Amino acid sequence: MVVRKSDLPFGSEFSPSQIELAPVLELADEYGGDWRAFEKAVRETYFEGYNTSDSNKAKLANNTKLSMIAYGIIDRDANLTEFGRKLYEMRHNEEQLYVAMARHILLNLHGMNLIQCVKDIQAAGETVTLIKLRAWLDERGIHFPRGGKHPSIMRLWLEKAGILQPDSWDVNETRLQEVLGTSIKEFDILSIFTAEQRAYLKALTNIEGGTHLSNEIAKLATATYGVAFDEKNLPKQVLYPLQRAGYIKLERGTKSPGRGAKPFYVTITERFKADILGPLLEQIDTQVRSELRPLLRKSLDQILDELSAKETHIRGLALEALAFKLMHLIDLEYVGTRLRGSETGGAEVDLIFEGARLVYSRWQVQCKNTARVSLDDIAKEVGLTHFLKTNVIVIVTTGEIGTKARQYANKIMTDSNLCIVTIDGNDLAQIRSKPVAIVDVLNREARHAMTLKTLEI
DNA sequence: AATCGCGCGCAGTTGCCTAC
DNA sequence: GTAGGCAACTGCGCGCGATT
Repeated sequence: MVVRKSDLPFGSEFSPSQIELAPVLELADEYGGDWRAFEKAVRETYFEGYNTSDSNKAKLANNTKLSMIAYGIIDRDANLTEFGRKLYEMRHNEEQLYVAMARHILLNLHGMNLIQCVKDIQAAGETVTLIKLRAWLDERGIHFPRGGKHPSIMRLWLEKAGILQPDSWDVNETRLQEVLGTSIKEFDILSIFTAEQRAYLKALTNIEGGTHLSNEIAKLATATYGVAFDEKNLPKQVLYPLQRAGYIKLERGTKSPGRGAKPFYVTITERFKADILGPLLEQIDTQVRSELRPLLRKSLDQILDELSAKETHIRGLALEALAFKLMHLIDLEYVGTRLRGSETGGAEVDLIFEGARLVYSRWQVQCKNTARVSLDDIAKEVGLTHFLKTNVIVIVTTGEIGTKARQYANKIMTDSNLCIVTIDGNDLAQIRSKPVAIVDVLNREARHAMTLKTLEI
């Protein structure tokens, strides 16, 4: 196994309660270029009085150095980095210093990802612990080593800037807005954007402000980030959504729409300063399935409402979130998405889940946002079971299941060891008012399957 | 010229302790 | 019971000089 590098900065012996920022910055300024001298100075300043061996005192100072490197304050030779120099210059103003540190953590060290994850945990009604943070962050593709206290040190620094309440993970949103000029809400909006939309925005932040031709930005985004755009649908898939969210302004290239329309003129709005928007987008890129996170925080009720959203992208996400919510209710683990809602105009998704309780099982969940599920729809899913090695098919629809479709499902269940669970619009309405109703629905389906599968011995 | 071995720097792991 | 400070340990990989 390859040891994976931590996504969050190493922070041992860099806690604001162990060292003080201004003095270590001064030490780095004084001994920069000679890390041995720097470590020695740190050791003498902070760890000499410790009741431990000399080698361990050295190790503690060494950890301080490593942490400062991880936080981007100094380089390998203990020279102040550009950011470190900036901090150094403001070292006499404690308030300013802590704010700069917090901004750096939030923008460049996955701070916003951390905060968003904390919000998710809290929204789920659970308390934030290091163990839970590791699990939830890991699920998002953000890793820190087991037993590590990386988030704790980040928390302590953010607390110094007033962004987190003392000794807690409660976010002071007003302060966050003040320090960063943005909010969790904004970050959520960015998270929901598609990879194409984010790449487009990033490309826009990379060039000087002003007005540009929309297709040239698309080219730039492709060249820089390797994201392919559907050129025919650039406005529909990228430009309009970004405009609606207030990030760009659009102007028609040609006065009267007609033949040979020119591309749009695009201008980035002042909604964000480019120096903030870029890092935030970069951070979101490291997250796995970032688009789903904000939706998953919503209630089942709200998700069902989103199913009738105007934008197909949102409808597709809501459908996926619905599958997540339902399957999480019965403690199944997400494995992957086979077919995205965004590819089907928000009409259907296919997700795979696994359950490891008592017996291992793999579930194939198909969610449909259409009036009717037909025999063909189920037949298609059955055909996939071989390929996907699933034992359970779940068909969720906001509409109804056709009679022929039901009969077909029954036949398959009688003849094979497959289980087909159907949840229709009526069931969803029940689950909406009372989420545990899903257990009733599943029990009903299980009984149904059992009667069909009676063995004749 | 190739490779070997060693020390070193680094990152992670584990466990203990105390304060809250 | 958890966080976080403190301590000690493990293991990896790289660079470098010694060795073949």
